[in-house]
Amino acid sequence: MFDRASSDSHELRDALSAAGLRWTPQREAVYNVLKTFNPDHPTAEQIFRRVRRDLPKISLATVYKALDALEACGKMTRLAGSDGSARFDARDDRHYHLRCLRTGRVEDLATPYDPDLVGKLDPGLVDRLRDEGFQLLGYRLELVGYFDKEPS
Amino acid sequence: MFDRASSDSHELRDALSAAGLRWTPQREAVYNVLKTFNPDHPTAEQIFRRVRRDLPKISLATVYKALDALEACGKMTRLAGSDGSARFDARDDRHYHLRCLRTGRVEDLATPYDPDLVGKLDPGLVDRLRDEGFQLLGYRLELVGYFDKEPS
DNA sequence: ATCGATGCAAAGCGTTTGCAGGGGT
DNA sequence: ACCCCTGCAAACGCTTTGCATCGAT
Repeated sequence: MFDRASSDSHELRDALSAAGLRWTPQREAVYNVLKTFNPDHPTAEQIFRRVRRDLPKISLATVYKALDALEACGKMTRLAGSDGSARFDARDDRHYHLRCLRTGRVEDLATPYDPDLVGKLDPGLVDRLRDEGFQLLGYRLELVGYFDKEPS
Repeated sequence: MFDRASSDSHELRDALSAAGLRWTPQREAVYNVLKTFNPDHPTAEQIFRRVRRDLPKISLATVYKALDALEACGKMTRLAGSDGSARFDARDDRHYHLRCLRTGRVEDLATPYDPDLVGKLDPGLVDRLRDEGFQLLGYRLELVGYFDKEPS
């Protein structure tokens, strides 16, 4: 517990090196921003502004490259923003999202992830997909709608 | 049945004018491409190339504006592509999608849409969301994975 | 010494906008 | 006559790339 930050760091080192990538302070800083502000699912620009407080010399290009590295080593996933800009999610457990159609804001949902939702929806679907040449890895569920009012 | 094309056309006219928008041959042509090639969920560029066969003088900007109009009048929805480019879906019934993580290819799923999936997942969630100021309009479910081989 | 990572600037790509001309209501 | 729509070109925003330099192994 008291060692949480450094054990996270080792996790990140290991994941990066397992993917043939190197650990760097920039990647660590980007990862820390994602872990700390994860519920916000920040955009690359927001991550850039946050991480600049720790590493004032970091460039936006490096943030993008760090995000690629984090995605490649499985520590982060990318959410498509309908508005064009991507959002990032470093939670390591599967979960659902709530998306505002007006602002693009994305939040995590507390509802626990059901590993067999697809099976419940259509028993046999997974097998049929496999037979048709589709290797199912998982699913994404998004609840869409409007927030009555936005936070300040 | 034999009147399908023209009744589609009237539907489109009505939907557009209900939204305060005008019917134009360009919008009709874009809509027809979407209806005809819908399972492919084409990108704007692909729609542009298709529709050019009928209207050689159409511009890409007009295609984008037509897509905005079709979305605004409810005849089409926009799918976010993780690669940045959007894909479009003119099916008028709710349904699920299959997405290839490698190529971005999107297909429709035959499995019927369950209007109460959210309620089954977490009874009371809809009410809780409403209390927290979120007006739920619907949900999106995507099965993600890899196609073993791509079609020629 | 090698090889990947950084940071800067420039390019790339999908999409949007400004604007003059055109057409339906 | 009005106002929306088209088509062209230019602008835009997010993301990627080229390249010289840096740093770790």
